[in-house]
Amino acid sequence: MKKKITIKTIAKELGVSTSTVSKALKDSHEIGKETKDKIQAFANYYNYKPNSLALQLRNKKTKVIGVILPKIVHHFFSTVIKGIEAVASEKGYHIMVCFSNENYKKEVETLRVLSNGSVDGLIVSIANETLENKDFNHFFELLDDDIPLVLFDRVVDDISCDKVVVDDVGAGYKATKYLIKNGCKKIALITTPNHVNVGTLRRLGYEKALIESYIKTDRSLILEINEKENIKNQIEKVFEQEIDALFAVNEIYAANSMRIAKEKGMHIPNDISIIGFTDGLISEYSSPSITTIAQHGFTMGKQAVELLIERIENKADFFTPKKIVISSDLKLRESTKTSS
Amino acid sequence: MKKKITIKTIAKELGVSTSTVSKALKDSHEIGKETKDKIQAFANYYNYKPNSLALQLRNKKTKVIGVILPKIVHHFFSTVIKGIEAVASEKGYHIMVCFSNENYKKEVETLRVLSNGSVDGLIVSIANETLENKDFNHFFELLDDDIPLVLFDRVVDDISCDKVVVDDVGAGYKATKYLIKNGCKKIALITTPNHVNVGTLRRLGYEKALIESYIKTDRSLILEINEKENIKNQIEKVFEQEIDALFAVNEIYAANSMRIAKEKGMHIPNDISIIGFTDGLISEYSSPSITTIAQHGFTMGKQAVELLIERIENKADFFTPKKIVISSDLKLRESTKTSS
DNA sequence: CAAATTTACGAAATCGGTTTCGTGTTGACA
DNA sequence: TGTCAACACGAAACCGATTTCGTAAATTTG
Repeated sequence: MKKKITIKTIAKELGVSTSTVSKALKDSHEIGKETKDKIQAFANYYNYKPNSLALQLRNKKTKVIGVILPKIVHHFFSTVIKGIEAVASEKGYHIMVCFSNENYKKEVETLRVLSNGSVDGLIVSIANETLENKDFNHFFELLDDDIPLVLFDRVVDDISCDKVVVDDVGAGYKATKYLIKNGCKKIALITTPNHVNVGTLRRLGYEKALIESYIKTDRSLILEINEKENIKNQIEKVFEQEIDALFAVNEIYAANSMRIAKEKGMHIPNDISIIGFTDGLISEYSSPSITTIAQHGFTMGKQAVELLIERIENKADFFTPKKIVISSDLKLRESTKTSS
Repeated sequence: MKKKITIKTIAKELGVSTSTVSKALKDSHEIGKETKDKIQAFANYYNYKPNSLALQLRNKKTKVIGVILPKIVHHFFSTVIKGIEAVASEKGYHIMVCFSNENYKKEVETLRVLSNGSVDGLIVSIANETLENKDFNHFFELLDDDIPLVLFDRVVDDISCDKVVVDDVGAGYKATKYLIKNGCKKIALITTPNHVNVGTLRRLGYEKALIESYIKTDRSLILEINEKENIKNQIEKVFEQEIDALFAVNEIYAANSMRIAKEKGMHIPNDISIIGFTDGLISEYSSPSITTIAQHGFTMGKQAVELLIERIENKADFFTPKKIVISSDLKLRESTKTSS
């Protein structure tokens, strides 16, 4: 096992002091040409790399951004990571990715560990369980410690920090409005339980569109999925009623719905129009392909990390939290009919 | 801006030495009960957390594992990450995720940066470009520096380190054999260019199965996709010939193929059987759902990180690289017919 | 030629911890 | 009452770098 080469070993080997070595490697004018050449040649030959831990400790910055996500095997979140990494690496940062697995305890624990100096800042999307029991003390502590924080997608107002969200209300509205415009009247909504606020917001948009068109909101057309049970079975209940359209707040719900519709012999989009959320591969490759709300995860990730780096590198700035709202687009495909 | 609280501040505030504080916080028997209580209460009150950089520097270990992937928005790779993270976090490690974007230069750069002490070891799946130009010096340097390394999925024999791979030959064989068994004769293969070795291996399995059944390999039935051009257009050429089955080395190729088959009015699986690779969401939710080779990414990730941690924590061990081969399964779904 | 300035380098502090070793005080025991 | 162990704590080295400051020798200047 080769011992790693440090400034100290170089110094000893060459009979100079560590300060001289350090300066020589930075091409300081303080060091004479001969000595400099000698040191640089030596360092180069032995492939010397400064220990980054030592530098981080001294500079009090790690150039690492912590990212905590509820899950990873998920098109939207992996797209966000891609966006984060793109900008981060361009600006000389690395990312440390952790997962809460939608679990409150793991989120608290991860936050605690990462806030001990190993990262310069954090980008987080809150776990469902945390949203459910509304305990955000771990975030407050983070802010107390003055650690830059950016929340995205699943955010809560009480936490005073920068945020990046999609225009969920607008998205729900856009989707529903489109369905109505094309002649749909009985529009089912497949959503998440109320504590997941993105679901709630999308639902608000849905209701807003209905109200605007004087369609009474039919409670029985709205289904809140319990993720712990079989999803398909739950959705099937909605199909017991007469519906001519369906808006699902994510891709999986949409795909399941489509499958059920097909099994029931319904023709898509003639008998029923379907709109999903998250522009993932399922929507793109299923047949018929599914019209969806594109969330622009890549953009969200980029924006989030830009906000964060700004905070990190410019802490003097007075703290007035920013909130960036990314507008979402309706991506028309084959699962929706057009009235024209 | 609150100043962070360190051992030094505690010591000063309480009129003791830093050594005393350090020991008191570790409940050392050397420190008297009163002093201990006082210090612990103080530290607790001010929510003291030891700076991890300082510890890492002293202990010469970071408890961080670097992971370098060719891409992230990809079912297989995100599943692997999930597996890595699961075991890592259970064993007290964190993961630092970086991407090469299939790019040689970025891979070299990332490897260089991560090998300066910021991680205890690395898990890597090699970029396509690197495989293409066969320049692995950056990996050799890593080994020279005695940094534990585990390669997975996209590996090369020349690099002497632990590896985790799927049984690609066996998988290709299994899929092809299954098609033959069920009466298919003209089996197309949609694969990657030859430098991507997993593609090559799967192709070997394909050819082996054909030979075993005395079917002559028809060069015109094999298509190497050029990822820089439109995938669908390329696949369409294969359909100009008469085929009754198709084996694609990934999900995207399979989904595209299915779409083309449908557009040509072929019925699946009666007119043509299709088998894909990677058991992702597309295969599961498309209709008909696609029979695929399940790669068990989660298991691969777990195995990789287990190998790595073993190396990290037990460096004395003589270096005899291990290679774990994960056997893949054929997951039967609707896109393949059965002869029965 | 003496004084002032440059040049070229080293000593030591610092970042925030841990750990070894030493030492003053106490109490027990012969 | 002298000796020795146990106790409780502090000084200082260390991890691997950077950086400020000091200084001897060489060079320039008056």
